[in-house]
Amino acid sequence: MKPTVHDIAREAGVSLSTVDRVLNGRADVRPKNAERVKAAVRKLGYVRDTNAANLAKKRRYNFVFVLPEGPSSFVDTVAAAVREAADAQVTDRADVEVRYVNAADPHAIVKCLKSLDLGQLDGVAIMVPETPQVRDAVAHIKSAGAYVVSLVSDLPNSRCDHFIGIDNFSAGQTAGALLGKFLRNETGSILVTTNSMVARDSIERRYGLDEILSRDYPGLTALPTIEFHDDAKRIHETLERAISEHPELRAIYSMGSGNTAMLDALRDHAGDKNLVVVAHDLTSVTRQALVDGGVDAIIVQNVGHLARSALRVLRAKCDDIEIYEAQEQIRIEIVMRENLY
Amino acid sequence: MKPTVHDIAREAGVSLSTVDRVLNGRADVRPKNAERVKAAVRKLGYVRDTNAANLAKKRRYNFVFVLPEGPSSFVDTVAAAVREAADAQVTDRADVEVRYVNAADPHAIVKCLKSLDLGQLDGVAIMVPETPQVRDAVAHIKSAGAYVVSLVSDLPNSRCDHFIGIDNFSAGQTAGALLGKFLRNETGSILVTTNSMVARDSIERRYGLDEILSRDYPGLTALPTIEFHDDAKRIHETLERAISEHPELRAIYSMGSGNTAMLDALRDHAGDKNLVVVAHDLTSVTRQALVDGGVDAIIVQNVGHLARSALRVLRAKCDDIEIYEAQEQIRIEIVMRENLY
DNA sequence: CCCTATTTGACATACGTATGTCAAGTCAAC
DNA sequence: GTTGACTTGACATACGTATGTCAAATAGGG
Repeated sequence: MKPTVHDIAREAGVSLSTVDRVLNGRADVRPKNAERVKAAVRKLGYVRDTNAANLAKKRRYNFVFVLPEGPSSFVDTVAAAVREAADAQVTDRADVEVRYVNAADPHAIVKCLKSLDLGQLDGVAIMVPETPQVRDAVAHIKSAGAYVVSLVSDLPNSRCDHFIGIDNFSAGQTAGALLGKFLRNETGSILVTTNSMVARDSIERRYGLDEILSRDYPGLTALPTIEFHDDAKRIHETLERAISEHPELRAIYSMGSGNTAMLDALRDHAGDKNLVVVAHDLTSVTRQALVDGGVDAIIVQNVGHLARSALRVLRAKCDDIEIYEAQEQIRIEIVMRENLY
Repeated sequence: MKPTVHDIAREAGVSLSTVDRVLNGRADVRPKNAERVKAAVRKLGYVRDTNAANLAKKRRYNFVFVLPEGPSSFVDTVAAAVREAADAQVTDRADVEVRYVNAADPHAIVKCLKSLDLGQLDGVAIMVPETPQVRDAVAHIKSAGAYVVSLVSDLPNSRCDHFIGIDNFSAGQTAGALLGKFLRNETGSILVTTNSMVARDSIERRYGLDEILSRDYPGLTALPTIEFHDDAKRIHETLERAISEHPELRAIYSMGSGNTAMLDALRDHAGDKNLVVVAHDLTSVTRQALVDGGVDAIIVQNVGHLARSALRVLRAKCDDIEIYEAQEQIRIEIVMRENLY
């Protein structure tokens, strides 16, 4: 039988009320008694039954997810995963709201963060680029007693409670290693694309790629990163030019969003080059490309895991419970046609 | 506010007792009233608060894991993961016991399964090969009202409630695709090894490998599977012979346990062949081999996920709650040095 | 040693559900 | 319409914890 507060009270030789006051820090307790209670807790190995406590408190957790708005199939998959995870947890005292902001507009982000009802709020998961304003807004939320986790892209200078996502430097390394192994005895160059290099994930991935290539695969050269800011026409032109100008081109690494247009353009211009293609994030587009053979491998962060992990971590923070690190580690997955799920 | 049994009673115009009798099937209730209650449940969208119910019932879940004994680093990692997951869940009303059996001896397995205290038992997770005797033992446990899930290797003919593990055919396909892509423009043969082909996972992996190679990579030939039944000397001899007899050898696929000896032998005999090596399961040995470069990629089923999933599924079954499939899907992960965790 | 401020204990109520008891209600068959 | 069987409702108690009230106990200052 697990010990209860009653057992603690008996063991410590104090009343239930006193135990409660110590455990919940509710009033002044004479140091001697407080120490007795703590000793009893240690001795009996008491752990509070969070479920019973939440029941008594009528506790509900109010969480908000702030995601970037605008057309992005990856964000869509994240949003869907959040909603699904929230539905599955709704029996578990958590209310989850999803809000969208223009992630390119720091002012809009801050406005959204400021508009949160801090009285009700227990935690926020945010997926936006870090700016000084965002950093301040995070600090403000935290000072109101709510918890903040960053999702997908880290906010290293903000005082977040946790980062839920992959290590993008390692992800870039992984891409580099895949490309290196796929092009085992070949030499040549790799075209690197992303939608925008302002997001820190792209930057980190690029660093990781370069590091691995120069260390382990010196025969492969990564070309300068091409950014195409949601501009399909530009992608077509750039890709066409790159292919004709670089006869030694062997592979393409698509680091960020914008896979749809990139893959379309590739189909048009690749010809018989038989390029190796590695991209990020599993969406309907990349999924289809895997099946068609247009992409060799996708580097994935499982969005279901992201969403559930964010909820679990926020809850653990609220309950002041330790995080079960092994479970919350988001892995860099490599998905090919054969292990597609 | 979520509706409670009180709301149901009011809505249905019956007493709390009657609601309880309907929800828990505890006595005969006149069909008319039963239907009213059910209608109220539907109308208000009532879902039982499992935590409160478990509290009232003093419910504890008794689960047993039956794992193969004997030296296997993979099983060791599974066992460790089970213990860790059980510790993390101990606050959550679950008591977990791990038992070991000689998996090669169907009689011993059955003896172990028969020795379970069916009165206390809520569920079992078993990781053993399927035999008719095992199938009967599973049926016996189920008829006593406990739930059974199979772990790692499926028991397709037993009436298990769930299978927790990867699709081994797809895992073999994944290995084939990896090898095919790593050996992009090359032709040659692949040495396939396992400890024993009696375990159905090895058989399925081999099928998957063959299918992909013949379909997508006709230039690559997989040699007949070599089994080495825990015999290090045999591995050395076989590997040495294979390397000298097959100058066209390009790669090695280690499908099952026994990676330690295989990798040792490989170091001794590979010479300057620069073989591509793909193996299964992340253990201290394969982990080290990844870091050293002795192995190119490992195909992994995350043991932490296996253990937690087994526990969640067993609980869900006990509570007659639907399984959250997306979360319980065990993925076939590909791990290289760069995304090692 | 007394007074006061602080600390403590006893008790009640609640959360949502489970379960038992017993009296009262309802129904069908005679 | 009475009997007996079945069905229902009211009530009490419990699970482990939270929280409030109030009286009693205690400690410290004078």
